[in-house]
Formats: sequence, structure tokens, C-alpha cells
Amino acid sequence: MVDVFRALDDETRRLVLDELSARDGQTLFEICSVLTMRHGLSLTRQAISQHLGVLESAGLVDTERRGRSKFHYFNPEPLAEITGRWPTRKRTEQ
Amino acid sequence: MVDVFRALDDETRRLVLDELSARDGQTLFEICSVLTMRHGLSLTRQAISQHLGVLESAGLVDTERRGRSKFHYFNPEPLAEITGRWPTRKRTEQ
DNA sequence: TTGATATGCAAGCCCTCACTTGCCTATAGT
DNA sequence: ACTATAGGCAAGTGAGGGCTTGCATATCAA
Repeated sequence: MVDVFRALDDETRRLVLDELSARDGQTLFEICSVLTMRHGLSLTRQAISQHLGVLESAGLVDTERRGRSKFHYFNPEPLAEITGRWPTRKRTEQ
Repeated sequence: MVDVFRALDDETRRLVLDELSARDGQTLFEICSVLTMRHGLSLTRQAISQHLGVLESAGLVDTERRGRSKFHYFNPEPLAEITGRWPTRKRTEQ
């Protein structure tokens, strides 16, 4: 089990969320190619797979397997843990 | 320079933000005692100091020095980088 | 000035994390 | 059945992070 804060503490994982947010339901290979094409990342398929595992473990990504493909969906719900923890209010100037 | 995501990837630092959010303008020693009293943390003063340094480097904590004391203030502005990056919208069910 | 208080700096240790490499499983096509 | 595709598992490595220890600096009080 991985909490949301640690899952977000990685630029690659944040880029994965960006891509899934732009186009939901991509497979591992699609995400790999997009990351290398559009962001110049030279990472192994396993690296991306592990990142997706972390995101899934944090609840930020839901998966659905059909055949030999696995589709990934961005789930923003866990982000509420961040936004709700520190209610934004004005700093009390002493 | 530390980004917001890494600064938040530590429960101790999140507790520090909790305490500053509850009572703003505390000194290092006040934060240390509060963390040990209310959260059972057994950390050195230097550990907390380093955590405060990370939070300040991320812009989440502003400091103000008066005499030999340093007062810490919670600044929630950098949190906008998180809330604004992935606009919450419904998952496009295919 | 002397001593206590509040904080800073720096080196070292240990553990976690991101990434790679190598091999294995399962599904689809011919 | 054979081959290619899509993905999973596990061990190993290198770098960074959290924490401690030890010493140094600066401010206040007597």
C-alpha cells in the first residue's frame, strides 16, 4: 500500500497521470511510447510498469484487463486527501 | 530547491504543516515539543530543523527571525501546483 | 563576561527508491 | 504447434533521503 504523497513524489509518475488525464484507458506500451516521444524519457518498459504499479497501489490509477492488454484509467479521488488536509485560509499575521 | 511533491512526501513534514496550520508562528523548539507530546515522535532537534528547511525550500513555510528565535508560518500557496495540475473531471468510461 | 538559550553547519550511516537486466507467463495470430 | 505480442516477477545496483552525532554561532540574562 502506497500513500498518495509518495506516489506523486516522482516526475515520471506525474507525467503518467498527465497523459492518462489527457487520454484515458491507455495500455502500458502506449504510455511508454508517449513518454519517450513527447517527453524524451528513455526508460525501460519495466520502469514504467513499476510506476504504474505504484500509482495503482495509491489508488490514483484503476486498471482493467482485456485479453493480453491492460488498460489504465486515471482516478483523481485520492487527491482529495491532499486538498482536504490543509484548508486554505489566510495567514494570521501576528 | 525542493518541489512541493517531495516536501509533502514525509509524514513528519505533513505533521509539521498540521501544527503550523493549527497554530501559526511557532519556533523550532515549540514544534519539537508539540511533535513529541502530541504525536509520540522521538526525533532530534536537528531532524525537525532539516524538515523545516525542506518545507521552507519548497515555499510551504515562511520564516521570520527575531532575536535568537525563528518563527515559522505555513504558506499554502504552493499547494496550488498540485490541485491545479490535474483538473478533476469524470472518468470517460469507454 | 559568563553562562544558558535558540539555532546552524557538516559529516557519516542506513535504508528506501528508481532503474536495469534476465527470465517467465499468457494471449493472439498464422 | 509455432511465433510474436503484452505484460509480470525477482534480484541487483547506484543514488538520494532521513536521521544522528558533534561542534559552532548568535542572542539574551545575570
